[in-house]
Amino acid sequence: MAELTGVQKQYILHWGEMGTRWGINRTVAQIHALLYLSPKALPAEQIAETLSVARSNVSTSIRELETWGIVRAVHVLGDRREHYESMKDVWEMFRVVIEHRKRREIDPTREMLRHCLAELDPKEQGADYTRDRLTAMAGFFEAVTELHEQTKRLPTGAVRKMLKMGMKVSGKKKR
Amino acid sequence: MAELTGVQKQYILHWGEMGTRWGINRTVAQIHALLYLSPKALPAEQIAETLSVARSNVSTSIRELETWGIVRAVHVLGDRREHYESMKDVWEMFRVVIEHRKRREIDPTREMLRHCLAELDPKEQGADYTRDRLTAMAGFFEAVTELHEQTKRLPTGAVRKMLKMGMKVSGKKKR
DNA sequence: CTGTATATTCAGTCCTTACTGAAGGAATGA
DNA sequence: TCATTCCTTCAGTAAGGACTGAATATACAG
Repeated sequence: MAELTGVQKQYILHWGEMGTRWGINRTVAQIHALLYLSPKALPAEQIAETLSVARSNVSTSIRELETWGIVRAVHVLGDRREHYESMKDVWEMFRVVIEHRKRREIDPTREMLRHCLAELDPKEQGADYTRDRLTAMAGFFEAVTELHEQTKRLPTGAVRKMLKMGMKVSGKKKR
Repeated sequence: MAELTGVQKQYILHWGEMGTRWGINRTVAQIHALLYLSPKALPAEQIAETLSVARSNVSTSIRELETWGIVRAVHVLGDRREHYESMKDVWEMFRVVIEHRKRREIDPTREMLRHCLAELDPKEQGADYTRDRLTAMAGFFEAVTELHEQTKRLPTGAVRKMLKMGMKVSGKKKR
């Protein structure tokens, strides 16, 4: 993967754009796309060249991907450099990312909602209405969390299978 | 809701932060939070004052929320101004937003993947590997889309109920 | 220990996006 | 009709985040 093919370019650029829409740094997303498509682990230097970004930028971006747990460093015999490779199982990859984002975004929000409900002074103006809204929102987040817990308990591939089954059971029309 | 209570402030600020993490403009998210908590529809002027942002900023932000379909203008007798109110059903709200984002993000990605697979030249270096990766990714997005179709067909509240049932069936431990 | 190759950190700069305020437009009532 | 109120648009500016390149750290071979 020295030079990118047209298809690879297209995929990487699109993935980068999608990243930005989901609050993910464009370069981080692009690096992930590149590694996902690469049959071999790549050294940082090569990533930087291929994507035309600074070596240092690759360094920090890779770190982020490692934090998420979807990229890891591997070593190649006779090469001092770290080579980076992406997780290749798409379902597992999204599971891991969702897990990560849940911890950083859903959980703090549940926390905030609980805190708000606890702190809500019944005497203040419109407290009942506020409580109702907060409770409804909290209910939603609790349900999402519960759903997440359930799917987490299932063995890998079970979700995939369930979905396929569901597709057969209720999939009368194809549009 | 002339002056915000402590709880309201907290909710609005948190929601704004969460928004930014999901690629949603902070002010847009804050306005939504404000309207969600408000028992009455609010005129733009009041929103601007309450959140300390420019009136014009409110105008564009409201437009965005209207585009998503989770905020709408209503009219109050004897008042020329538009008053804005948020959808209050949390589940429906997220359903609508997810629908919207799917159209703008998931669908184009499926499109891109299909296009890449079609365009992939079997003769070029590593085409088989690339095809495998693209196919795997495409499979995931197709499955997500199918799941979305299924839940869309269900009547409102069904997802909620299913989730509650699921929680009882498999929810042995509470953590 | 020295020299070389690689990786990381960080201050400064660049780029994108958000925001403001002024100007213009639309609707209403006198 | 004009005056008033509200809403939208847009050019310019501000703020925030991303990126670079130089400096520094680390690891290894000789």
